Amino acid sequence: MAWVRIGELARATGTTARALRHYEQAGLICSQRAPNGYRIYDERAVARVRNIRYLLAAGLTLDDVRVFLPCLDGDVAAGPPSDKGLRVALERLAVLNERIAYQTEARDRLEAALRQATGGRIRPVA
Amino acid sequence: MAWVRIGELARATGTTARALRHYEQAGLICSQRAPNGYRIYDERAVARVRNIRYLLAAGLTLDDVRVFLPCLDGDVAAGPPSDKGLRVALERLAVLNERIAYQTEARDRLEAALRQATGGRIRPVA
DNA sequence: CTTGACCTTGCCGCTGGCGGCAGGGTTGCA
DNA sequence: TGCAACCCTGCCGCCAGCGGCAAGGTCAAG
Repeated sequence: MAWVRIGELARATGTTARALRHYEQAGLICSQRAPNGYRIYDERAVARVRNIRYLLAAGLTLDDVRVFLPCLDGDVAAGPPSDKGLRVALERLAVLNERIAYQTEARDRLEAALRQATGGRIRPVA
Repeated sequence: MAWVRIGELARATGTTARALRHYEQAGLICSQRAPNGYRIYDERAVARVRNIRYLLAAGLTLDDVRVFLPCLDGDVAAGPPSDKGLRVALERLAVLNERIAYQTEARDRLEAALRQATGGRIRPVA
């Protein structure tokens, strides 16, 4: 079993030691400790952290990701996506859609205001 | 000239006294003071605050809005949308578009992951 | 022995737009 | 007279995901 320390894990996953400690504090990853107190990780941690980052990049929050913990190691038992995970993902998908819709609306308003502005002065409201 | 106090202005614009003080501190609105120290506003403030809220709702920041100050009262001199205002608005529009694109991408990823998940276990990264 | 790279915990800062509270003063009205 | 509604300033909190720093411990190379 090859163990890596936090810096190496950070480099391997394209993140920072600070972020990894943050994930640990959030309960997303766990670490063994070397006799000197250093955090050490086995190589499955790499995939795990990549999965976490993937989910974060997909718009989930750390809180959301927590629900996916059982599947985060991806290849072992894990079982099907855990139902609860699916539900959370769907909810989050809805939130994302809502947020996108809202911002798109806002963008359209700004665009409209700009269009008006090119033919007079800005009249957002009146 | 009818003067209103902050509470009334808040009600008239659908916001809060706290927010109005915040706008003032950000340099977006200004107020006269009554002899007792209370803020008082003339009725143009209503349109001004509505304009501010409109721009905020359109995705601008308080900082952005500051550039539009000369046009915020909308009917007097003001002149054309001030070039600088246009540029800022365009930049902000770009930022909004970028943000929307990013989130849409994220949403699509999440959707894709979910689709995969329904036919196996979640394999975000591998 | 010393340097320097790495690690530890812990805490504050940041962005944005306020909310909320403390601890006061000022009105209007019964 | 007293209350309730309004106003003031000033400061901390919040959300999220860390960044950055302080103040220290550890270890290998030179």
